[in-house]
Amino acid sequence: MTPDDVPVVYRRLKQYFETHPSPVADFIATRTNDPFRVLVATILSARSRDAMTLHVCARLFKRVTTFDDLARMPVESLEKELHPLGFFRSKTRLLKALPEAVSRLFKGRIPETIEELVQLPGVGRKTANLIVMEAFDKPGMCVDVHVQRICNRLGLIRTRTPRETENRLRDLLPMRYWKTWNRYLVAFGQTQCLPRTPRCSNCPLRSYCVTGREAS
DNA sequence: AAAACGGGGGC
DNA sequence: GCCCCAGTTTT
Repeated sequence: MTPDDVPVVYRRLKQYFETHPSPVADFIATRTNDPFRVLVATILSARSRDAMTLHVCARLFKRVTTFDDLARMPVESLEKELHPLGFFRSKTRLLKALPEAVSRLFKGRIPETIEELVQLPGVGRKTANLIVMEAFDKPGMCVDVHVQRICNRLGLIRTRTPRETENRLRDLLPMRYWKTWNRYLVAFGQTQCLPRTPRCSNCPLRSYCVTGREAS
């Protein structure tokens, strides 16, 4: 496909999510607007299923909505809350490191730029991009494994680094579409264009796929 | 019993 | 750039 096809791809993804309610899309939507929750949810989502992350976050946010709450919460309680996610000890350690770091580096406020956000422990470019978009409504492009995979399957862009992928993806559409474009790509990769068993039979982008898969 | 669930960080 | 990290839920 060529960059000229991107508006069509965008429209098809938009239609797809209008008719296919996606837990992932809902999940992303629930993170909107509160930087603390976006940050915590994004860190917890690594290597965990989104349905479970959503469940754990819903429970956690009843008790913890600020860095002070987080700092005060006993490690054992936090580990217990995070237990269903797996990797609960490392995730607890990551969350527990945040209050001090945010306080020391940014006077307790979550910063609004990528460059500042990645200074926080446990926050890399993927997480930082997601935070600026979902919490601060600023332009970004979060490239995770799903986005990367879809780009490859569509033959959309072939880049060497995630950083380069971010820029190329943004170049394809006007800025006002970046947020939804990014959400569609992430959600599509988690519900439809799966890594091992993609649901190709009802795929709205089949005509653009270069992998030749038609199974399942 | 095996697979699925990835990003950050150290080097 | 490459490798390591780390436990659950789901099939």
